[in-house]
Amino acid sequence: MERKTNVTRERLFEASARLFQEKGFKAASMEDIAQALGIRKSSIYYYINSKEELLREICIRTMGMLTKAAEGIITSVSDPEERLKRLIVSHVELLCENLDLFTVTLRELTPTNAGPFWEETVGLRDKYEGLIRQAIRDAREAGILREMDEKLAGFALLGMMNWMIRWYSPNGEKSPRELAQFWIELFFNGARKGKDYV
Amino acid sequence: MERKTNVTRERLFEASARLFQEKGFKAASMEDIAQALGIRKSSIYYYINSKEELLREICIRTMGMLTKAAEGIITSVSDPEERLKRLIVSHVELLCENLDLFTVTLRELTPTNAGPFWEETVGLRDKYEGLIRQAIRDAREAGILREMDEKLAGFALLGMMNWMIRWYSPNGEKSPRELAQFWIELFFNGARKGKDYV
DNA sequence: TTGTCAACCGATCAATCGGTAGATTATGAA
DNA sequence: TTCATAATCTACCGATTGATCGGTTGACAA
Repeated sequence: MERKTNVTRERLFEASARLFQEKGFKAASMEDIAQALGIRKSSIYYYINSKEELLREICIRTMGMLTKAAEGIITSVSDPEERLKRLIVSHVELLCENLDLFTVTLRELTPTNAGPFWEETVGLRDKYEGLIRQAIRDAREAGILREMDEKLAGFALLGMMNWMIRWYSPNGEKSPRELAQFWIELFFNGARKGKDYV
Repeated sequence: MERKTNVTRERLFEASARLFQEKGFKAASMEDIAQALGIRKSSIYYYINSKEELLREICIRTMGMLTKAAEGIITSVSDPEERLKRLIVSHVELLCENLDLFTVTLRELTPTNAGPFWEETVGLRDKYEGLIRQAIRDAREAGILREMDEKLAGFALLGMMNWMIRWYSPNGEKSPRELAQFWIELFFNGARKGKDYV
């Protein structure tokens, strides 16, 4: 028999992510979250020990999704160009399908908000960014990309993609795949005329 | 004779921007700001009427700098390609030289934090983004850029540049000009090998 | 029917917050 | 020196916050 705990626990993290996204981590109160769940705020502490723990779980889940998907692609796709493209698609799709989680993680994960688990979460972030950078380096060493600082190239890629939390809407015209394809063409070939082949 | 007011007023906005950047708008208290200035927190209200007003001033200054610089470039540079490149350099340099202001504006300006002045500030943001988009459109119509969604291209450009608040340090190896040049080459020509001319 | 424990509640607390009111001091002009 | 006022202070308030604790409810197993 499935205990009710796990169901409510999931609803708790969903509601937290939504409210942290809407109001910010500090401005969203435990009372807000409790009301969204239809319980009293004291009941929340049956599931977690502190407000920080909610943010921690959200950030760890986000990084976990990204890293797991990336590792799967890296081990299964041998062609460096295709691998990098797949990583971009993966990142964009996960972001679009988990907009609240990504928004909170990318905007609210700061030393002040994170407190004791800052190092832990920032470590996960650096690990994932390292995977992206390595994929860029592989593509360059395979002769696909020109000589360039892969750290900066990675920042450019992450910037394009992560900035989507500022404007992406599921109701928009373009699908996540189409948006990913746009970033891919722009990153590989640029915007200049006479270069539009992928 | 210059009254002390204006000097302290400037120090107030500087300290606010620094603390909002460090702790976030909600987490940074008026007491924190007062201590940074060496005065009591009640004295702050001699200069402003509310905490929100501090955020408003920071955001308006940021948008004002960007828009003013952009308008100057647009009216003085006629070549569409050169104009777009100059806009990128301008944006990057302003961001790097006013890291606190930009970080607070890009991260803390939300409907919840802004409250009554949300529409005002978001209007300024949209106005500036409109200038960038128009510059992209001009370059495309001049035959410099290929057919593409200038809204998405604008988001890509703004994403690359604005994401810098997450990693740029004045102590880094690259200068703001060099970083701007990197974005320019990447945006125009892409990262693929055999395309590295600007 | 009874005992157990998951799940939730009511009441409360200490701390912190943004903001106000009125008194006080510092400063430059007359 | 006097006076206006710029600039800052002390003291305080009401509201909200995250968190604690002991009690209550209800379903299921024995």
